[in-house]
Amino acid sequence: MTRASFLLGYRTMLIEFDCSVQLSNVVKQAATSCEEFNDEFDPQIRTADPRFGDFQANGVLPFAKKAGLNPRELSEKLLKSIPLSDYWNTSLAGPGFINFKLSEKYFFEWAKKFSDKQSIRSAIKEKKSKKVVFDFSSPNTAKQMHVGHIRSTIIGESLSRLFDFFGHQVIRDNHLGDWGTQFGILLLSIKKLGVSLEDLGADPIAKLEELYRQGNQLVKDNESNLDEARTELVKLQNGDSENLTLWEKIKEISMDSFLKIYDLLDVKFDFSLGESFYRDKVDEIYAKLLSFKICKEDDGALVVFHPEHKRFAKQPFIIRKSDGASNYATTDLATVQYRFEKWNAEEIIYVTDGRQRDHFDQLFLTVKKWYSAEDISPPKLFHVWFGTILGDDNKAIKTRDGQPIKLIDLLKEAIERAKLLIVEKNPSLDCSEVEKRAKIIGLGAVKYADLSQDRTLDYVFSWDKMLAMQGNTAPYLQYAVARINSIFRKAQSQPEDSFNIFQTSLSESERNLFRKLIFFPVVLKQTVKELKPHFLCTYLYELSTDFSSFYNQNKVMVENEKIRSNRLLLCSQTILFLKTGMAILGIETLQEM
RNA sequence: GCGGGAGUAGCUCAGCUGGAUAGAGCAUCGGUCUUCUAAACCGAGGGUCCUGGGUUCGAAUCCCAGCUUCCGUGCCA
Repeated sequence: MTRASFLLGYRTMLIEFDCSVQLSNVVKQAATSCEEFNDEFDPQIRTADPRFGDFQANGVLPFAKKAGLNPRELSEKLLKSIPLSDYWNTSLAGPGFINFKLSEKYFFEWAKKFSDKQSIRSAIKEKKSKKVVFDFSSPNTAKQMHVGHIRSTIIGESLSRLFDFFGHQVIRDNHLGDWGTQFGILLLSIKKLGVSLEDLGADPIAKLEELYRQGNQLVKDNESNLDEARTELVKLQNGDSENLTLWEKIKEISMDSFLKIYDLLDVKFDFSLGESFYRDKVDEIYAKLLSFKICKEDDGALVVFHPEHKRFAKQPFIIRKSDGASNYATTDLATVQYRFEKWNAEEIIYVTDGRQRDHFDQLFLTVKKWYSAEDISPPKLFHVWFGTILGDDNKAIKTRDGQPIKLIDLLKEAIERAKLLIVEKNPSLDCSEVEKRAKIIGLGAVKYADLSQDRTLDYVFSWDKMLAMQGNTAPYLQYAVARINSIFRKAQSQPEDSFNIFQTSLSESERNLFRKLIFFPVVLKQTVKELKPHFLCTYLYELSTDFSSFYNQNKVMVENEKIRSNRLLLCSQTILFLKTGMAILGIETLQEM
């Protein structure tokens, strides 16, 4: 084939959303015409250092090593087989990197093609949609949600949104801790103190917590009270109607308080099947695991060992306690079965604290053996774990008197702090507008602070840092969006409007912004693959800084129609990606700040 | 004891799973508003990537050993 015909082919080639996929195909195609390469060759397209280009293919080096060839010579040969294109320039560098520098033609055509919501959604959509259950938030009933629940709730919601964006079928299931031993003490307390659950005052969940504390005291004070608490629990578990009614009421009060928080955070669940839902399904689990000889009795408890595992050969997975009661291991097994059989879940993603890693490793191993014995392939199970939120003292965050911080208080404080900043900058703004913005900015800051750091690490909680306008924060991103909105107000148009494009030469900051926009799909894929929202956050922050540079150096609303139109296109795509990305993070944006 | 995280600028963190001269923000110092929001932007200084070995064209990233620190480790979740 001649170079001319190659070129012809490229003119008709469709531009893909993910440029790295496109380049990978180009390089692979070129490799087929070089006899040295075979199917194992992976071009390894990566984003490049701006000094060298926009993307680079690293794959020749490891391939040459394996084949015992000179990498530089092999790259030269491959490069010659890559057809000329007016979409990019290629160059060879170093020991054998192939660099791609995208042309202005490519930038403009790409931006034009992916300038609206529908086009990017359909471009990113996975061909095979999966049914994925997200198990997150999962607070215990009869207690208020505290700061310890925030990460699961925010990360779980964000990942759910991300999967939804990729076109998967997402089921959000709040696996409530509603069947624990806490109910014995609570029921005792309610009965001893003669409290009516219908009349707990303005803050019923706080009252329940107090009753629990009082119950604990009763149990400590008097041995017979402890026995009574146990009796109440057994009565509940055996279906005593009075206790069940109380338990239902407690659950209702708890859900009301959770919903207030979920409303604030804009989190919605498809199901809230707690541990209690599985209480009549655990016997079947015992029977099955016993029949498959996966579990055995040990010290009176029913346990699973994994002899092939260095640690779980000795460390048991206890599925039935020696007193005959089930625990969370049992309900988690029953839950896998239910989600698989009733919902046809293909994947289940658990979002919990990293301290539960052993539990989930053991659960996953047990499920694997169980389903293997049934000769069925189980759903894929993933544990998305996260670190601890630390206070100033680098220890798990607590109030001054050592109590866990109530989540509702934390969220309210975020809103209050945001309010102060808004009023400081806009003293004449009316109250309702201040309220509205404070909610968006304050809650956005809290969410972003959590999502923007690698979830597997502990992080230090800092109001000043998360609400700052400089650096990797939600308000900084929201400010960029507000400035773009401001430009469109002046232009008397909308970001969604269609803009004519005129291929012009680009200033440095314009080019940088285009380049960053091109990376959006690459980052989305990385985020969903690693289940780490901070990749997306880092990208959105960089996109915002590149926009800010552009904004300061290039006036959009200029006389020259071509330049104006092109810059509006850039603004339009920037705000589209920012808003899309932030929506995945669960963060709202504003017209004005 | 065993197992698992973490250790990168004074501080808080990134670093695309082995790529080119390790990057941001804060803090410090200096500059930019008659302009679409200066809540911003531009620039400067700041590094034994915990230590020591190893693997190779190439290591913050992989393997081994050690140090510091956090967490888990039989009836809580």
